[in-house]
Amino acid sequence: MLESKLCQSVATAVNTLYGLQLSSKDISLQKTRKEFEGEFTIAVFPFVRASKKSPEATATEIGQYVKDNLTEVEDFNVIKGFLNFQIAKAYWLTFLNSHQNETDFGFVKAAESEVIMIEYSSPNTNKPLHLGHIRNNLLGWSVTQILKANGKNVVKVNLVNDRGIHICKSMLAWQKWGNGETPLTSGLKGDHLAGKYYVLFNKYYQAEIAELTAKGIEKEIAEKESSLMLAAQEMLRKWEAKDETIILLWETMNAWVYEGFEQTYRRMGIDFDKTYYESSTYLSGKSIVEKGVAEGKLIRKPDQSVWADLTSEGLDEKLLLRSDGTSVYMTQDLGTAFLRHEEYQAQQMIYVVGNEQNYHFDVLKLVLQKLGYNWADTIQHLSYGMVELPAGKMKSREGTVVDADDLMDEMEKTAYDKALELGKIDDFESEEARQLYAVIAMGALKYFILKVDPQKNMLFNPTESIDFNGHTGPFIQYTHARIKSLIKKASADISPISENIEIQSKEIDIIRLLHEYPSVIKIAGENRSPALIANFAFELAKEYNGFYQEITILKEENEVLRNFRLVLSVFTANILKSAMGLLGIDVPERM
RNA sequence: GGUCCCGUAGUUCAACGGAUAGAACGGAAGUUUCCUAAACUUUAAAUACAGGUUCGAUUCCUGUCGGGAUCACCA
Repeated sequence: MLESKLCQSVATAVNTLYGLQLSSKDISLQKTRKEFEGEFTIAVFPFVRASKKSPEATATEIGQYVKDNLTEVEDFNVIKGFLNFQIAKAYWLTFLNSHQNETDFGFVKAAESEVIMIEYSSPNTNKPLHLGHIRNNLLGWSVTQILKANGKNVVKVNLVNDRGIHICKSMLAWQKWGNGETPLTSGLKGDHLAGKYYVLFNKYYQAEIAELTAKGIEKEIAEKESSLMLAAQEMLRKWEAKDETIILLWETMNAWVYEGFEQTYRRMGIDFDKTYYESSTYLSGKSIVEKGVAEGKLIRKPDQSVWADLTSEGLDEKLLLRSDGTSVYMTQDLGTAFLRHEEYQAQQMIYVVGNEQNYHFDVLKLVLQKLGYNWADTIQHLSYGMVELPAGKMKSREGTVVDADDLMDEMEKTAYDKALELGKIDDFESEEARQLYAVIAMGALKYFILKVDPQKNMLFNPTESIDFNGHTGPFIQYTHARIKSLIKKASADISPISENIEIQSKEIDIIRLLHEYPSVIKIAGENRSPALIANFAFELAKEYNGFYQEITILKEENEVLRNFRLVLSVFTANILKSAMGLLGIDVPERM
């Protein structure tokens, strides 16, 4: 690799010139800023203590050494303490010739047998997916693609939270007020139907609490003694006792929900290799906990509830089984982790879960360690920030949740209106047009979400629809489509580049970006950050658009130059498509 | 209150401890007889505050102020 060669050579230079030992890691190589000559830059300030010379003199000596020893370096210049290298044209041309037609340029061939497991989505079956799930799904999916591009063997798993008190609330409400309504009779998607009853439960529950407090009962007590809540808890106990009626109702409603989820996933372009259901993992969790009690690692209190004492780790006691013997979230997660480890022996188990659960994952790992499972530290919480609305966090109780299906509908409608307005689909068949605006709508939505650093909270304003201009998915899609159109019109075959041509600086800028792609994939994998890929793709598209605007390609009369620019264009289109692919975004052939 | 995260142009996002802090949207001014104007060009505009470490700090450390998350027999 050119970059590591440069660092290595600088390290050798510093060693031979000044006797200072350093590894190539100690050298900060960066891209040369636009306003200076050259492609790569090194700051020599750290070496001046050893050289006992001015930064300028030090940089000049190192530059001369590297120029003499690396054929790739054609020349160098020094500005203050910064050493700028100019790379030989021949190097760039060879690079272009050898990779321009690779569709998997920058990808590492899968060679490793070790498994990385990644969990994402993890929906509850009592309500439909919302904007928060969208970020989760897109992140999980994209990180998977990026890890695969890094040669990893990745297994995508979903964990469906299909049991618990929240599901019972939907079930109870449907039982009481549903009149036998089904997705078929109501015309509602199954997940939306279940969600409707969850909302209904809360409505009546609040009403009951209001009624009780009006009678002078304290709110906290009212919440616990509400007949609806008691009935939901009773239902959960019956469920764990495998009561036939309850199980049947549960299976029926869950089946509706799964059908709805499946549609949403398909539309989002998301899938899984394996789906776990908490209903079949929580028992494993319970038995792990019981085993822990028997071994004296966990505490059973007089009321029969079970706790993990984490005070010596600086945390509190954590409940693992309720006094009535039913399990909690943590119990389920212990069981799921255990089963997964048994099944895959994964080297790493990545959980894509919001940062509101940071504490939960700290506890999960500590409890597993306490129980003696040394694979606890294979668990990594890929903690991502919340999607916030202008008014703050989404609250289902306040009805401010942005529904995933609704949002995708709106995006498509906007894409359609926009395409119509611009006259973009006038000569499209109706089916092709429909596909186009679906692709653009999803491109805009996915890019909007993925361009933000996963760890950071992000803001979504529902009243301003997501843009299609500027730093957006459609901008990159458009750049790709324009190149494709060029290539169609270039009737002659595109051949390897001969070496005697002038390269303009705008062209070098593009080549340098293309050259950087493999290391972007690597760093994005290490950081689990699709945002790095997204920002790279934008930079490349922007750079190409400037080139396209300013430099003639098809109408260039010099055949050799024309060919060179077409090669550059084809390569760029390939990388744009590849990078967007890592984000789960399609790029159209024309738009 | 304890713990954790975050404060960058009007707004939404960038910036392995490196040069004059980059983009996009919005604002102002332009570009189409020419490869797709969902594009391009020019322009105004920002590191919350106070210290410290460093040749060099938006980045690391401490404190202040502001915002968020979490600390459930919820998930």
